[in-house]
Amino acid sequence: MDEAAGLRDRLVEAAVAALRAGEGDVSLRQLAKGAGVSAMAPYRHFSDKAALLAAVAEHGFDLLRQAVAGADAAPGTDADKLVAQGLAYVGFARSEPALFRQMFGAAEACAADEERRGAAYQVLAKRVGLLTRNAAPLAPLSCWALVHGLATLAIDRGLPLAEEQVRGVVELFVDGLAKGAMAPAGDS
Amino acid sequence: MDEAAGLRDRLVEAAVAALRAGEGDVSLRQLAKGAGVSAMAPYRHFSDKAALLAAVAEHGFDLLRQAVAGADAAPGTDADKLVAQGLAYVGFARSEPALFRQMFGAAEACAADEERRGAAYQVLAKRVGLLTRNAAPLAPLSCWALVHGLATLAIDRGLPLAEEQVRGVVELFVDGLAKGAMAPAGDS
DNA sequence: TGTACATCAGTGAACGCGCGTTCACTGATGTAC
DNA sequence: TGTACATCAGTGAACGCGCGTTCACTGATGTAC
Repeated sequence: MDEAAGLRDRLVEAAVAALRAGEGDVSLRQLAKGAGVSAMAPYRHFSDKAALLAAVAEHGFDLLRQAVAGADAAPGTDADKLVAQGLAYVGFARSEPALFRQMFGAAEACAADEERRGAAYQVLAKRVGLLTRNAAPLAPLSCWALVHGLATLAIDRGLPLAEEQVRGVVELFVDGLAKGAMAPAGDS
Repeated sequence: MDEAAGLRDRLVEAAVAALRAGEGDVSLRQLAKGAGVSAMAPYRHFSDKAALLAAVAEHGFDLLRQAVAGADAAPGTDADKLVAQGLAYVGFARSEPALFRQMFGAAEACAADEERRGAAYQVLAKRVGLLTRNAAPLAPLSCWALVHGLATLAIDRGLPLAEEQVRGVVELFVDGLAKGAMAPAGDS
């Protein structure tokens, strides 16, 4: 553990680690223990448990944005980049399922969480816009829904979704986008 | 409350009602209270809490299948029916968000749950097959992912997803399917 | 340089609570002979 | 028809536990004068 880092970051890190290892419900006490600190120490940095979990979600959205942005930086056409983004999105969910659930699974979000989520979405929306030349206003949302649905189905209830299925779905969808299939008027 | 019904069904019904009204975490004791019975009575019908929640999920998948199948029975073309299914799927999630999360939000499913989920999926897969003439093997999964993603995004973290956006995305996707956009080879 | 005080980060014991589950039980309803 | 017994559905008190949070506290580290 990063002893030198501030307790705030260590707690968020401990929460991510607990989510990675555990069953989904993290307790403040265990987190404090994981950070090597007394049960009350977290209250120095967070007003209550919900505030800490919001910070965890924030951090998760940062990681997601980085993963997607990193995939977008790969060489290739707009379509290639978009496929890579989709795979990165699903890959992130699969590598951190409990964190992913924590990020999206709450009934309401705080403002900071919404902002980070928006930042991750913008990376995808921008590339979709380039690919479709902004001729398909609903394309970014559709793309997000598709990869989010794949990600969610893949990690929930253990649906055995093979890597090649995920890739195939994303590639075919992006091909369809490139061909103008999501444009309102059917001008290929 | 349906006093005459068996306690088992009443407990499942109480759980659905609690999910509808509450914040997501239902306790066995509250459920028993909601069914007008002592805290120990549920153990006559379920081995433990997890078994009851599995029964709740089963019931939820039944409702989802009914909603989707009902939409499929509406008059119109294959494309019309498929659009109606998609809207029904998202509509179900929006009308019963906590139940929907309960159904899909667990890390692993029991066999009975998987079977019911499969039954709901078959309704959708069949119509997709008719629409695409089975030329697009990944189309059913893609369609499921799209509507599931829309549903999940709509109920989680309060993403303000307008009804017309949902409809637009589903319609455009189904149009694309009908045009063969999801077929591996691009023969329109 | 020394003193007095304020701020900060974390401690540790204790609280009240709701939880899932155990246990031994009660009364009502079959059912065999 | 009566008796004896088994089964069933639900009761109610009690258990141990882990939780989020409170409270008063302890040292260490600035900082003003």
